[in-house]
Amino acid sequence: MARQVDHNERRKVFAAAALQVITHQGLEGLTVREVARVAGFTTGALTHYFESKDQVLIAASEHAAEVVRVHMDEFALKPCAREALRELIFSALPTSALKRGRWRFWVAFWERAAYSPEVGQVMRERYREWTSRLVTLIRRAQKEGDAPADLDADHAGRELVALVDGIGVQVLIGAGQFTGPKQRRYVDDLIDLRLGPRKTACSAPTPASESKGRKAKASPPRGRSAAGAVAQ
Amino acid sequence: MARQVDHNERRKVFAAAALQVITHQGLEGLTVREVARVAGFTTGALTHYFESKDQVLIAASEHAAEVVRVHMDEFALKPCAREALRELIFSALPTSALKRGRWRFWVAFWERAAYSPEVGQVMRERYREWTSRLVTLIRRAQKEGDAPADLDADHAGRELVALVDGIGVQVLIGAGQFTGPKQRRYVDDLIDLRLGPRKTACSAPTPASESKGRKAKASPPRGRSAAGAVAQ
DNA sequence: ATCTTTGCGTAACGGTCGTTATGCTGATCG
DNA sequence: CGATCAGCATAACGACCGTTACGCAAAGAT
Repeated sequence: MARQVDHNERRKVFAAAALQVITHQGLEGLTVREVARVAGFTTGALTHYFESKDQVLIAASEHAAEVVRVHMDEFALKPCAREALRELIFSALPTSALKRGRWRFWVAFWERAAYSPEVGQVMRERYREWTSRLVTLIRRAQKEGDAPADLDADHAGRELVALVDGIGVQVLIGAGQFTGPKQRRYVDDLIDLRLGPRKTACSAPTPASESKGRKAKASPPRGRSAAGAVAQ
Repeated sequence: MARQVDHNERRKVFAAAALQVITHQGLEGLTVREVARVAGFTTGALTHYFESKDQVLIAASEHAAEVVRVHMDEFALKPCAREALRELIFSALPTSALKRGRWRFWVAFWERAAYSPEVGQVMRERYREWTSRLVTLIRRAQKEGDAPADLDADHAGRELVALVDGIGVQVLIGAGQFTGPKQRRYVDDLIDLRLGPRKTACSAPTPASESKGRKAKASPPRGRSAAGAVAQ
C-alpha cells in the first residue's frame, strides 16, 4: 500500500474552501481552481476526491449545514420552547457580515436548485430539517402552555420559515434599512401574533416572578392591538 | 443617411429575449449569443445596443417589471382595498409554470444583486415599488374600515412581501407540496390575522379566483416582432 | 531494497465565454 | 445615381472554464 490520507477529512477541507469561495465571490466565482487554491491544493488533488464540480457544490452545502446544525442543537436544549424558538430563528437571521455571507451562499443555492435536480434534492432535505426544527419547538411550546392548543404548528412553522427567507432576501439586496434589531422585531411580532400572549414564567413556573428586569434587548411590541406607534 | 430603426424598441426585444432565456435556462444559461439567437439576431446586433452583458441583464429586469406593472395597476382600481390586496398578492405567487419561471428570474437576480452594486440598485427600486403597492392598499383598507386603524401598515406590508418571497423560495426548490391553493391560504391567513375580521359590506369576495383569462392586450408591440421573443 | 499504490502537482485539451474587429448590405440623401 | 453610413452578420481574439492525461514523490508491503 501507499500512504493513507483520511478521505473524509480531505473532502471536508475542500468543502469548507468552496463554502468560503461562494460566500465571498458568489456562484460565478466558484471554480475548481479557486477552490483548490483556497484549500491549499491544486486541481489535481481536488479531482482526486470529487467526480465533478457539482459534487463539490453538494459537499459545500452539506458542510455548511453541518456547521449550523451544531449551533442549532444547543437551542433545542433550552427549557422554554418558545424562547428557544425565538433564539433559534434569531441565530439564522443575516444580522452580521458573516451571516450575510452565509445567506448569499443559500440564495445561490436556490437559484441552482431550480435547474439542477440533484441540488434541488439536497435543498429540499435542508428545508425539511429546518422546518422540522421550528415545528417541533412550536409543539413543545403548546405542551408547555405557551401557545394555543388549536394552533396549526405545521402552518406556523412554514410561515416562519417563509418570513425568515423573505427577510433574508430584503437584507441581501439592501431594501429598506433592515438592521439586526428590526429583523428580530419582525420575527418576534409574528411569533407573538401566532402564539398569543407569553407566559410570564418559563420552565418551572416560579410563581412570584414579578420582576420586570429585562435585558438590554429592545422589547418587541405585543399583538396587533397594541402595535401602534412603533418607530425606529 | 442610412436606414433608421427604433432604438428603444430594439432594446426591448433583446430585453424580452434575455428574460425568456433566464426564465428557462437560468443565469448560467444567459449568454449574449443565446440572447441574440432568441431575439432573432446575432451578437453583432446585440453589441450595437448594449455596452455589456450586465446592461442586457438590467434591461431584462426593467422589461419584466414593466410587464407586471400593467397587470398590477388593474388591481389598484378595485373598489375594495382589502380584496385588491389579496388578489394583487395572489397574482404574484408562483402558482403556474409561467409564474414559476418568473420567480426563477427574480431569484437569479437576488443572487446577482449581492455581488453587483448596479443590479442591487435596480432590485432595490423594484422592491420599493412592490412594497409601496402593498402598503398603499393596506392604508386604503384602514380608511375603508377594513383594517384596524392602529395597524402599522409599513410593517404589515413588508411582512407580506417577506412571506411571499419565502413562499416563492419554497415553491422553487420544491419543499413541501406547495400547491396554488395552499400558497393562497398562507397569504389569506396572514392577512386575516393582521387586518382582523373582514367587513361584510365589500364586494363579494371572489373565492380564490385565478383570473388567468388572457384579456386582449391593448396593442401588440409595434414593429417586427422577432422570432421566439416576448412570451407574456 | 524494491515494488506497488496513493497523493497530488503540472500541463494540456476542447469548449465556451464576453468582447472586439471587420466587412457586407441596403436604405437614405445630396 | 452614386456616396454614405446605420444595421447587422461573421469571425477572430484572448481569457478562462471543467475535465483529463501524465509523471513524480513518498509511504506501506514484501
